[in-house]
Amino acid sequence: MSTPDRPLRADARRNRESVLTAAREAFAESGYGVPLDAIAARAGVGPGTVYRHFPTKEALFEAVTVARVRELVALARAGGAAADPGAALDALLGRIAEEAVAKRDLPDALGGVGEAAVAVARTELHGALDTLLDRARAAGAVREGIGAAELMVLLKGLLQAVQESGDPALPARLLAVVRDGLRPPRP
Amino acid sequence: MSTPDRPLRADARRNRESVLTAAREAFAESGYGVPLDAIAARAGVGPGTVYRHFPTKEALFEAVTVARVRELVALARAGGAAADPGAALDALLGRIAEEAVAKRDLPDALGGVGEAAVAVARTELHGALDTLLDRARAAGAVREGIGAAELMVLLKGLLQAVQESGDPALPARLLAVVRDGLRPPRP
DNA sequence: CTATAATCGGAACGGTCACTCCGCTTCGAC
DNA sequence: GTCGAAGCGGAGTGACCGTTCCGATTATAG
Repeated sequence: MSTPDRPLRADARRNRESVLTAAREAFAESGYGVPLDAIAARAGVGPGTVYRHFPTKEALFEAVTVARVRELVALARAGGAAADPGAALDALLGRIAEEAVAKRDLPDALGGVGEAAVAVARTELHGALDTLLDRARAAGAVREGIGAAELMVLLKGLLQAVQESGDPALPARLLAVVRDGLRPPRP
Repeated sequence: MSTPDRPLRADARRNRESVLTAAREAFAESGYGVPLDAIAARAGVGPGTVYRHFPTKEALFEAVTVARVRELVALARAGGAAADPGAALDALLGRIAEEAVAKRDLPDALGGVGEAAVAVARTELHGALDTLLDRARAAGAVREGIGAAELMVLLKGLLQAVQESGDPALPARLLAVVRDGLRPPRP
């Protein structure tokens, strides 16, 4: 059940790295939709080699993506412990806006694609966001009725739409709208 | 160049209607992604018949969708002429929230799919939204920096996100967030 | 160096889907 | 009723893509 596998052969390890790098770039450029053959070609290997290392295209996507989601988890957790949770939420959203400009894989990572590993990371993100939002709400920086689920859905849709439009300044502008909308309604 | 075509045969007209109805339902349920064969089956005809009436799947989608977009255009125009443009914007967003619950074709209609006809309708929507937003902004109900383009992207993302989640109460909650976020930032 | 097993590459498979083709059916003008 | 043309259906085509298979290649232990 654990890993009694003997270490990978040297060339195999090298190829594995190439594939991961190529996948990172390809997914970032085009989202989950890139043909697997394109990733293989970019890595300079055949598709068969990709499947030797990852049982499925989805598994490859997860291997690339879990790390990215975990970064957000770390940020959200740090925010949940920060002195000013409202500002921490601002920072998190700002970071996501930056990512949105360059990386097209986040939307798929936040929802939909990926069963096993990414689902776990998503759950962690969910939890971390919930405590961050709870604290921000207690501090009066976030309205009632908005939890991690709502925020993640909103972000996913927004990222998708924004990336299709191509305007690099759009994410920041729209996230500012969302951020202000998250505040408690004015009396 | 115009329409010198003799009138359609009776059965042909009947089939055309069946196809349009089936397409309306199928696109509403599953978005642009439904296989054309599924639409044909639903209409009780073969795929060849669909292509006799519409040159392309996209053309069929447009035929179904343009009408829906035009309804929004009418609503936006009415709002642009209303006494209280802020309230009109609220009404428009509310209407869109309702649609979002039941119809999955709006996101594709608002962006991406469709070149010729839908693009024209989209442009009209764009214009109508711009005047509505201008007037709402003048009335202090909308912040700077948000035009029709921004609003359409925002809405598209929202619709996409909401429809994947399945929660029928979600659209209203998230649209409230967006609506409040559109207001001028607090001092 | 050699034997062996791990690894590789890429042709081939199977499934999906938009779209085409054509022999048969059905309408409707006369 | 007849007949030409319009229309129909559904099998077939080609493209795309994830995945598998296997003969050729290459690393590494001894």
